Amino acid sequence: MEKAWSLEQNTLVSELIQGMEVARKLKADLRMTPSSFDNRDLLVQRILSSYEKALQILTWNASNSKSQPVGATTGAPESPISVNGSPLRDELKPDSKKRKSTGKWMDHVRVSSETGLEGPHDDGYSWRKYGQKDILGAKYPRCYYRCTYRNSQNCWATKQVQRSDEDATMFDIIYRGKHTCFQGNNALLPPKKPQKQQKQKPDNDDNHPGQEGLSVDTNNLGNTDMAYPFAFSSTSFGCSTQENHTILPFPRDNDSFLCSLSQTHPLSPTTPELNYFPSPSNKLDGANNKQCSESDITGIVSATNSPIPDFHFLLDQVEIDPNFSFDAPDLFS
DNA sequence: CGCATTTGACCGGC
DNA sequence: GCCGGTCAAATGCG
Repeated sequence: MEKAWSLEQNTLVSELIQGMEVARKLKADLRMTPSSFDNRDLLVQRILSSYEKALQILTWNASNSKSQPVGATTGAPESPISVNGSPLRDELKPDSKKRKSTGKWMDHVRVSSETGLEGPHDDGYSWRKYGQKDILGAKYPRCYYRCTYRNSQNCWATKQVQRSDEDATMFDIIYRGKHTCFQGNNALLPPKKPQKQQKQKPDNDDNHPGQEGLSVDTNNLGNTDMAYPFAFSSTSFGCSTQENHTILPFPRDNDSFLCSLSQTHPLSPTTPELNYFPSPSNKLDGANNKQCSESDITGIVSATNSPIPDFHFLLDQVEIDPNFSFDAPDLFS
């Protein structure tokens, strides 16, 4: 809930802020007698646009909220996760082929590749495919990936990618475990670009989730923690480190970051899926995210379908009060 | 040659 | 016994 800052939420905040800003400008403008009519009209239009988008976000989230992921446990994470630590590791422990009950520590993400590109969506991490399975009732097989650095850095993060039956351009991605590898810890590092990821798939047919485009839809993000990554620090969305915010995964500047989310980023090394979010989460811990760790992260992001068309545009324009805190719990309760 | 993907087999839970 | 998740040998690619 609160902790999870979905992209939408951030967008919503941005919209509201923008509306506020524009309203202020209009107010100032009105004081100045000679202001041009066009200018006022423009400002009014922007205000309306901002509120409209904010409403769209709200309504959209509401409608999607139900589809939220499963597994995710929102609540109680029973597994304390310490990154290095351990308890959690048991659950993920690979050695046993046994899978533990599914359920916890999952991060569910939905990505769509409207471009149809196949590029695998990268989330910034390097993944190695270790299996593929036809799932009962599913039209497309499910692909299993684990962190490339599993052995070298003892990173047990894994993810499952499944193409949606209804919409072949959509992929449901479930992340399990958090990255304890260097890339994960720094999650935000520029993704290295392992070539591998990209290769994910040659065949379009099924498995490959590749998509690239990612706009993020955060639909349901609600619960998830994944949103953190979006904890932008005010002015510079993202990249900063102010307070307890996390650094965005993308080293790029705001625009780039946004673009990558909203449109396909050419390289998007990572997927839009925000996968990384999970990891970054740790960093946020300071606050209340601790639990996010692998354990219960659940978030959904969808790429192309973002309800918000020009989301990045908004963000760019908005000047956010430097003191404004997106974290404010009350913003969205 | 090293690393990633493919794919059938294996294993455990239900 | 079925199903889903993982392993590991075979294969491919750079």
